[in-house]
Amino acid sequence: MTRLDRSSHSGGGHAKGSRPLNSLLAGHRVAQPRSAPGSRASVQDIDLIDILWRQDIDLGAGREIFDYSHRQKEQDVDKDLQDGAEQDDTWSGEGAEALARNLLVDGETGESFPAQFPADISSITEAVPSESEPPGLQNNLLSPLLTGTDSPFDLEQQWQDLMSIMEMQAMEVNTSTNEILYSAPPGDPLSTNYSLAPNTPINQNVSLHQASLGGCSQDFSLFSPEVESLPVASGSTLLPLVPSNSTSLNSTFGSTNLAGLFFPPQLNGTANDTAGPELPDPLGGLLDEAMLDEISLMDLAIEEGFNPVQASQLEEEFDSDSGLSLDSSHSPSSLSSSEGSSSSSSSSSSSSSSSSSSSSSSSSSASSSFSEEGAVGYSSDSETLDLEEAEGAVGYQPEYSKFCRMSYQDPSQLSCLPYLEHVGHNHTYNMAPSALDSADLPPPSALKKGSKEKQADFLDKQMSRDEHRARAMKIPFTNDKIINLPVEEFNELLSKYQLSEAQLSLIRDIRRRGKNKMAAQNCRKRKLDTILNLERDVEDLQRDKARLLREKVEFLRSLRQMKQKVQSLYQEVFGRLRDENGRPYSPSQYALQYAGDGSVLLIPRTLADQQARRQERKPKDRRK
DNA sequence: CCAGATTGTCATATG
DNA sequence: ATCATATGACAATCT
Repeated sequence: MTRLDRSSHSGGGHAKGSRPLNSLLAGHRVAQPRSAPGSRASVQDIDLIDILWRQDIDLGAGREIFDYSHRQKEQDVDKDLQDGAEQDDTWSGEGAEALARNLLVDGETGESFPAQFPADISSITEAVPSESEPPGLQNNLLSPLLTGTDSPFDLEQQWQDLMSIMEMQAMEVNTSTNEILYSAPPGDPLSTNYSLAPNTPINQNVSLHQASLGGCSQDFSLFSPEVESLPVASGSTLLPLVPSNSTSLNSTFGSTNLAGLFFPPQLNGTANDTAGPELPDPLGGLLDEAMLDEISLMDLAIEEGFNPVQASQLEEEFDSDSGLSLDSSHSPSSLSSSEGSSSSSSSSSSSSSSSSSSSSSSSSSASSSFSEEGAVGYSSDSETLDLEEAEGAVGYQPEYSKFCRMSYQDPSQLSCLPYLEHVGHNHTYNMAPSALDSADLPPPSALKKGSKEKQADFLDKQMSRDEHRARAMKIPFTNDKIINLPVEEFNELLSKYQLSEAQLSLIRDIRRRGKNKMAAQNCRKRKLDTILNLERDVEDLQRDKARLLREKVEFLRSLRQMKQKVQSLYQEVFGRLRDENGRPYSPSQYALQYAGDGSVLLIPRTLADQQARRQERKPKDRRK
């Protein structure tokens, strides 16, 4: 069987090669056996087999352990080959199966990833708009001030405006107010701002000396009856003056026209001349609506996010939703473990790859210690895998299993240490199949299907392809050495023995192929790593996106609250203003306007509207 | 038996 | 220029 298989196998190998022709053309291995795809190969194989037989007969079994190539009797040869094949099979098979067991679920599930990602993303994106939308509603409700909120930029600007306003107020406001303002937990500036309840003494404190800009500030102390008289004067002066001042201020500072903001044209028109009491109503209604709308939207989407804890929950939700589902199996583990700092995925990838390569080199030496020819490549891979496993225990594997079940990984993973060594050895090339077989086979067989042996037989062919050739050619050293020795040592080794040209060429081919095999494995592994890292990057980005969205919502909410505060303050102040006659100003006719320097002016409504329009246009246009 | 996955090999590019 | 490695592509094999 084996002979036939072998011969056929070798033939098959050549067959692969439509290439052999190429290889022949290519060069250095010209004369070599495999070169002749056709008839020659079969003849050679036969010869080789004969040689092997003789070789095996000659050689004692005892040497098998040490020198794989030399030992092996005929029967043993076949058996060994089979065993080796089996072991190899067991090797790959076991590893694969074991991995499969552990990983199968993940791996299979993992495949769905790609599909999931889009879904997740879409979900997120959907979520975003919904969240972002509230601002629009706000706009409607809250009037000009709020208008810009939709776009982040607008929000930021408005926010800055509000902040500046608030700061200015805070600056000027009495300490009492400040206390109130900052009495709130230090955590969020926003929260502190919130603390500003409509009730806040600001009214009193505000002592509109702010309004004083024109010099009326002092007069403006709303509360003092006396003030009225003064204000009147000042106010009268102001009013006429206002235009010039306001314009200048606006142009220079871009002062916000509170009146315009809080009193939409409609309201203005409808607003009664009568005093303050009426003011609150329209505003209050607006506020309520705004509040309701915003709250409803905001709360639905994000309210949870507001609290840190809830925010975390949100994150989880986002994560779970966001394509992470694919990870659900693997991501958590992988992320948690290996990803401690997921942010540096790219770096990690590079590092991992580098580590793998480095490890491979080191591993090769180690492997060599175990088994001469040892699966350098495999061992390296296995080790690297181990490392990776160590990092991302469960998480990582699934993906790996998914991508490369059979590959090197499996052995490593399976590897309880003992297994690894054996497996690695067996798998690679030499290791004594017999010993290994006894030990290794049982577990694998138990684990594996019954077909294992058969596969082993078949695998036998593949396994030793080059080994068989080496044996056939009576090459005195192991393939492992051929493949893994440094150039110098390799040359020394060659020089030590008197080798025929055919042997030399075969050795060179074995070395070249072996190295390339390892290189291919590494390359594939690297590819997988890259993919995994990219997946992680995607996850990280999704997470960041979710976080940013939450933050955005929080900012929107805080902004909304700030606007409400400002509104209430405006109402308070405006409602307390009295003209020289002691009567309240009509909101339809007058409005308060903030100047860039922090002063507050009482200006005619028409003017305020104009200014408000000017300011509003740009932002709105900007929006859409 | 087919389809997909895995693996080895070759040719070539790159360092 | 030579060698080692990386990688795409192909084919064989396995599942």
